[in-house]
Amino acid sequence: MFNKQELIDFCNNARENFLSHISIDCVVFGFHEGQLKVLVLKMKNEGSWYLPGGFVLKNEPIDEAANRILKDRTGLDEIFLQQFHVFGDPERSRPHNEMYKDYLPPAENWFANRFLTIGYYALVDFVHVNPTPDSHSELCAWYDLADMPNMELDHATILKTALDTLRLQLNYQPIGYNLMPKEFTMPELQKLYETILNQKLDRRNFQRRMLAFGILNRSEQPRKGGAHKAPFLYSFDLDNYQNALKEGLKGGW
Amino acid sequence: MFNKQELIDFCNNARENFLSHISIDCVVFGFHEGQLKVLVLKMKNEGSWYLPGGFVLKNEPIDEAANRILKDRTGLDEIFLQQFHVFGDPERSRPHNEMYKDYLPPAENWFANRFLTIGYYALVDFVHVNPTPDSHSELCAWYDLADMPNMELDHATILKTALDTLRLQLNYQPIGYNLMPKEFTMPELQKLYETILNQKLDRRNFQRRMLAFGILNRSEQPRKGGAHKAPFLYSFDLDNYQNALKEGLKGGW
DNA sequence: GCACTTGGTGTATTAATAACACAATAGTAT
DNA sequence: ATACTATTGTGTTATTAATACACCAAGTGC
Repeated sequence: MFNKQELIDFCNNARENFLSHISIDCVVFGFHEGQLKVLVLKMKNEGSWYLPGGFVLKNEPIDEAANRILKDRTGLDEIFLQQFHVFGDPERSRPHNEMYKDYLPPAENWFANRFLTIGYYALVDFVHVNPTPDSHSELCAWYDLADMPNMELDHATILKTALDTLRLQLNYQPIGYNLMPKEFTMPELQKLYETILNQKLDRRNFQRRMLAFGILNRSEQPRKGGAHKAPFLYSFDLDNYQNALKEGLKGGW
Repeated sequence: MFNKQELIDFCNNARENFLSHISIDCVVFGFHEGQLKVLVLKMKNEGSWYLPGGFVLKNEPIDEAANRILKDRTGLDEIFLQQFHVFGDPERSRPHNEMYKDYLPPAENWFANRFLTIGYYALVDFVHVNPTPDSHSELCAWYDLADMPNMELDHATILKTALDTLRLQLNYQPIGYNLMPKEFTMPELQKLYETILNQKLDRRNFQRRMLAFGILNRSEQPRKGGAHKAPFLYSFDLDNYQNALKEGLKGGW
């Protein structure tokens, strides 16, 4: 990925500015055309795939670090972000530790260190994201959850853990505001839940339950133009939504 | 807490053996005489209070580190331990960063670094714990959750977050095996739940629900000798318990 | 025996979840 | 225009889970 000079510059910069031994990796979920998508990066030359990640500045809160990293990859600010697990096996970064060993001795090679990584997951509105590769990578792109490329290191595990966390959170948190466009139909929202949970839900029961949460506003106008019956448009009631985030919902799927 | 020579020795040892910038803090919950207890340490001289904590060896998985730290404080091995949050505000360890600044310049002073701390909570059987202070502390002792001393740094926040996590987990995990003695009565188990949730539960409904989980075995013999009617003794069915840990329970409190 | 405390069990009520059927609408094909 | 079809909206019933509540049993102290 790096040539020697790039590596030396990167390592000098990293040693000076970042906390050692700590990285952040992000699982960015988007939702588009009925599919749950995940943002991945393709390493230059190597061609291997990674989750977007980075390091923590020496005087930066970790949540801000995650935000900064994702702003670089998506163009978005104020992303819905949640820390979910620390991956701390000393073997986890072993494949990386060997990298560049011909270029730089371990003491100077940032990548020769052991790294704990803090896993964050993010929920974003697909259409607002402008996928942008970082300096190591040649490509930043969405992949269908059902069709992910093989990822390096433990990134597949990180993704799985993020998804498990998201599924659990569905039980006591409203989810959707960050993944859906401003206005959406009930069947679209249902598709999101079905995709996350990977199971079919009953249309009528879903609607009743969702409305009972009291976090949706129904628009005056249905969506015209499509084939078939015009569905109502809904948007989230932000006040009630925020409140539900704090208070939690009851019941589970 | 340390005199100068102790400090120098500690720092030399720490720099050589531990990952920098990372610490682990543990909230150890025990249950005794109807009270939820938390293990705390009292710093030498200073007299301030802390949660048990420590650092991660350079080649040690973080779960093992937490286990090692707790073995030192409790004498127990194979503790039920769960990582629950990383506290990563750069201000969080500020009060410590000033410590010993007259003894050692920042570059050599381990405590002058910024530390992220990984929060773990542990559930242990109170009577098996042998509280043991570490080298910084003069005392290691149980405190009632309702009667905790003021703790340094963000340790009160860490405790609160651990408790919130524990309460949430009650919704989809069996809890008790690690906190209760081998055999216990239903009212005793109920007291545990009531203490964690900080609310009264209905005796009869609690029993029905608990039994419905299918993780309890009722002993042939009731507990004799006490005053009043002899209660049945229960123990956890470990197979079903482990399975429930994996599969999750349904419903919430 | 009698009062009192603690523990065990059952039943009626209410709320939540799951299962299911039919009517309305906007396009498409003829 | 008419029938057809896919899709959305809504209501009703059955099942299951949660809650509230009342009685009986066993041991202690008097």
